[in-house]
Amino acid sequence: MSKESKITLAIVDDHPMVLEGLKSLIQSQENYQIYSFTKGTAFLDFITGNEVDLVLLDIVLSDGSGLDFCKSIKKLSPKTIVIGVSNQAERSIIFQLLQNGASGYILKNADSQEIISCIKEALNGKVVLSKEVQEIMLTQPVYSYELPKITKREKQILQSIAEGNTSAQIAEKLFISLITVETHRRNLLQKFKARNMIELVRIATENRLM
Amino acid sequence: MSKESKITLAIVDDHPMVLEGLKSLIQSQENYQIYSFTKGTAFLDFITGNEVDLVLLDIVLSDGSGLDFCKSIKKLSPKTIVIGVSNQAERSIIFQLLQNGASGYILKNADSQEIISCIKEALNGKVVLSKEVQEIMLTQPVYSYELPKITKREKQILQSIAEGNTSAQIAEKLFISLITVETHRRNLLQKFKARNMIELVRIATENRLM
DNA sequence: AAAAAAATCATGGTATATCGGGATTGTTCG
DNA sequence: CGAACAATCCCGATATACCATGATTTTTTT
Repeated sequence: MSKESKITLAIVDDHPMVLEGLKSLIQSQENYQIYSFTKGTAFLDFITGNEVDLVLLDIVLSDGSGLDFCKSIKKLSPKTIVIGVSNQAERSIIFQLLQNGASGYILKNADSQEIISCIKEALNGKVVLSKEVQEIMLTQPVYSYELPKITKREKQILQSIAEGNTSAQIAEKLFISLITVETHRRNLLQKFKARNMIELVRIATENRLM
Repeated sequence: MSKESKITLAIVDDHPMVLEGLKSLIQSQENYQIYSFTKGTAFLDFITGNEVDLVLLDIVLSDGSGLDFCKSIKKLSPKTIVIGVSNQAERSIIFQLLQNGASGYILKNADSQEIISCIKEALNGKVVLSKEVQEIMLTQPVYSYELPKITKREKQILQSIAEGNTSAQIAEKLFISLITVETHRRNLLQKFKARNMIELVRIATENRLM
């Protein structure tokens, strides 16, 4: 496909300076047709009526999670190759993104060569991870092979705990018994094998479960 | 000074794509002499032997805090104007940066016009905040006008707590009495007026006190 | 060297969280 | 329709955190 027509590439990031940087980095080395978006929803609209070969998708967007956008993109346009872009690299986030159909994950501190080569390899159907991401995947300890699933109520309570509320305050706010709140706490601690709520909140935050 | 010689501008950011983006955004509109760095220490070396009119300084750098670098820069070269660049805007961080001698703070989601106008105004001696930063300064609730100061030992203990350790575990690790650890906890809670350690860890994290 | 701040340890008490077992309703889904 | 799951509630016990107050020693600052 690279011989017949120009490759179409999209960048979705809500930081204009990152957008501009990626555009300039890529254009300086390759001749692609580049579209850029600052909103995930704007890109979803675009892809409904246009073909895009590859998209560099920021994971943290103002109008939603990149994880969800990735899923939507692959649904609307399965051929489009998605590469996640982010400045953090948490093992589980990367897994989640790949499970949602992405072909790669690069960190914002990757240099230009890395970015270019990742794009090229992804276009050739490979799964690409930037250097540092690879290291993290190898070295970061595996908390649990599968992240525990969390119910609606548990999520709600966990959020409230993370804000600093005590069980009693939460019970009052949610109109349930103190005992119920404590049961949820106990279940959460067990699910995550955490020693206490501080550790639990940390794990949940790192994995964006709240 | 703008008439005689080119204005010298530096960008310090450990994300090549942000670096490139800023450079390209600025160069497309103004004719400055631009130097870029991915390490704060590299820039400190540079400024020891060179004059720089203005520096765009990322607050989160791999080799140290932008807050500290700002202080060092103003010490080595008081004339150099420092503008903080970051993707988060916590009230207290902005205050801290300004107290360390910075002339402005812009968010990474600022658009090109905003960036350019901020740079120009800062060069004219003004204190500049990008739009969204201004809003945050106005709307974000003021936890405490001055952030409590935290001692070495307290910081150490707070970090250990944030990892999920109990007081007993911390006492053992630091070879001090359980009672001492609990005293530190109590002092920390009082200083920050926090209800419990979960809230305290949240506040400390938001303000990069660990 | 004196004053201030930081780090240490202490007593005794209250509150909250954590643990280990149940049990009862709904809801959801194969 | 049952079987899993979610959400709710309960008892009794222990562990840990939090509160009030105070004191000694070491370190830092003036």
